[in-house]
Amino acid sequence: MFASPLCIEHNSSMAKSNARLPRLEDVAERAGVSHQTVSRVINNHPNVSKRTRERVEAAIAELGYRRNTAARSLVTRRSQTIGVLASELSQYGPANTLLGVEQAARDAGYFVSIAALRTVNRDAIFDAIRHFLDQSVDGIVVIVPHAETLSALAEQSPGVPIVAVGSLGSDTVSGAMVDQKRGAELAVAHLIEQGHSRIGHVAGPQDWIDGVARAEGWSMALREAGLADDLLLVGDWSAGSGYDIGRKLAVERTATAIFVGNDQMSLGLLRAFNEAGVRVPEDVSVVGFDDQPESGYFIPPLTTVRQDFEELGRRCMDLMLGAIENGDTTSTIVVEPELVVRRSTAAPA
Amino acid sequence: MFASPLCIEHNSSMAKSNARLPRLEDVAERAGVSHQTVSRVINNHPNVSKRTRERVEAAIAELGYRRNTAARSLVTRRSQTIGVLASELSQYGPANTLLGVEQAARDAGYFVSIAALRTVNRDAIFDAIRHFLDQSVDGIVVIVPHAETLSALAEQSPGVPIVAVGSLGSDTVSGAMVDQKRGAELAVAHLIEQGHSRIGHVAGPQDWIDGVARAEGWSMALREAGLADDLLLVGDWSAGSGYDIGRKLAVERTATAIFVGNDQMSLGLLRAFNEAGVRVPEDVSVVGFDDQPESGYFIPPLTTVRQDFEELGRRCMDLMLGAIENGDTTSTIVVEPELVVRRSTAAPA
DNA sequence: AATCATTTTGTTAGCGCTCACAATGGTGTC
DNA sequence: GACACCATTGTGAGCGCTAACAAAATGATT
Repeated sequence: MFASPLCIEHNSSMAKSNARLPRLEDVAERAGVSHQTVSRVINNHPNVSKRTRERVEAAIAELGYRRNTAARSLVTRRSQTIGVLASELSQYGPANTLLGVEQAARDAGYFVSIAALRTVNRDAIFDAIRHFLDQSVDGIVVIVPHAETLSALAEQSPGVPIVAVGSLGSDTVSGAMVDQKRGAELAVAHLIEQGHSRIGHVAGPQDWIDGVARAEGWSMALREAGLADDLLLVGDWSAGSGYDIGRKLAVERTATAIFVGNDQMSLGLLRAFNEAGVRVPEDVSVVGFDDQPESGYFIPPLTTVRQDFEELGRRCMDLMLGAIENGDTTSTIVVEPELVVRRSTAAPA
Repeated sequence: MFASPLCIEHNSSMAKSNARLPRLEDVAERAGVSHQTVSRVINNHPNVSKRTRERVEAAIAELGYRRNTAARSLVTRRSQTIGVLASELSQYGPANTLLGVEQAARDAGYFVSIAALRTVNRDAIFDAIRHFLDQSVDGIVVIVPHAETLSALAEQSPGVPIVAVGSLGSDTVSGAMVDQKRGAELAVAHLIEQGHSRIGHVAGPQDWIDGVARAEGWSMALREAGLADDLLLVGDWSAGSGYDIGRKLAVERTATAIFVGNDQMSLGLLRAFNEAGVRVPEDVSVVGFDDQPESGYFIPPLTTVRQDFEELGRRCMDLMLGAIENGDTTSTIVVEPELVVRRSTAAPA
């Protein structure tokens, strides 16, 4: 188990396969310098002469030396690891946010450790945070868009910076979010422009930050236009809930346009309307939210609000790096959404 | 930056906030034993008397002691970390496999580090493996279902166990996979049973293991039934490619049933048929593969082959633990898929 | 040439833990 | 009561690295 070969470097002079991995000391010996000088080279310290640096770098390459992270962490008290606490990772949004975080983190020389929450409650959150602290992560990115999460985080002070995705941040937690209200406004404005005046909303769960924000944006945009905001139905983000609500709406026919909280619920809604003989967009217009890759292939192709989740993730890491390196723990970043018009919206009959 | 408060334990006797974290030695002192005895307690060594163990555990609780992972790793040469190398994480399958891996790993006391591949090529793969080796992970789970990945892995011997998802494994790499051929057979058998005899296939990219396996399963099932396997079209897994192929098929109308390599391409196909006035299932039956949560809300609801990706991920960790603890590096696990019949299939007209 | 400031290099200690081994105590056996 | 035997506990070293300081080499200034 000890002394693994590790011949990933295509090192032609690879012979003593079951010797232990080279250490700083081995490199130093080979380059004819002290171990500390080698340490300076790998840490890019300024005060190393060019000649020495080159000799050391050559020795490092020849031996295929790689720094031992555990030893480094032990003395620096930094793990070069960011913990990502996530739920709903199988969903388009969170998954892509994670991708953005991972990319930015790896580019910045950090490792990314994840903990997925199956059920979101205080205990699970505390458990995951403890897990990360055991690993002594340098920071935690939270992709758990429940309002509850934020309050849970607020009452903790794990001693490392926290960046929460989808929140505005507080005095202890930085936040990065897509401007959900703006997105909802875009959607509603588009419908109003086309001449709709009865515009309903199928919202996401109201214990989700995004669910609330989109509903508020919808309501605000309507009121500003002097229209009624009384047709609000709440789903659970799933296509199934969109379908159930769609069946109801197909019977009632109280609105000529529906703004739906995400694309999956829109899919369910579209099918319910299709089954009931309600034509989209001739009878009812539908706008979604997210712009998943599939949304352009719904029947009909869905007008929706695009969010750049990867960008959001990358920006989170910007905040995180600022927090780790400069101690800025209270910044906020807002990413702008964009309306994508397809064929599920048209002027009312 | 040093000496963080870490008051996650709701430790009422929390006072000396900016003191450094308690060490083994501190616990030992408090419990009146040697540091080694404390080490024995936290590692569950058998030869510790009950009385001593209790005293030590009390001291641990009082001080809120948590073991320092870096120090432990330094001496054990184990990081308690599994690296997950993944691509296409925003897709349903890989994302859920990751979830399964994460759950099983955390349950087994491991940390999960991820590296996502944006583009799949040798360099990117080697890069990610190096990244993991820098972190000295104890094992690597590979969720990159390209044939190329396997050959890249085969020519490496990073010195840690590797489990590849979606492959049968080799002499150096363990594998865990869903029985794709069986899944294809289930789909084709269902169509044959309903009386179809001209059954086409929209395949995934042929440099993907799953793409090839499903196409082979389709072909084999048809030939065993004495039917022609000449209608094969290749997409790229996306809804867009399914749509393009669907438009062609809608014109040609050479088959009464189509087995599609995944649900997303099925979505595109369904829309193309819908646009062209080809009715599903009256004119053409369609079977998908994956059973994503949305598939039951397509128009019409999609008959498809369900794969339990989370289970697959969990089983991967079983293999990994076997490899780490017992050195079994060549096992294979196969998970069985299941046909889910919905309304996109019916007897031909 | 002597002095100082500055750059470059080396030396020592210790981060917190586990391992190997040594030492202690209690029990049973003859 | 002397011995072996086992269970339990303690001691010392060292994993590989970086931080702090000490020393040496270099250059600039008088």
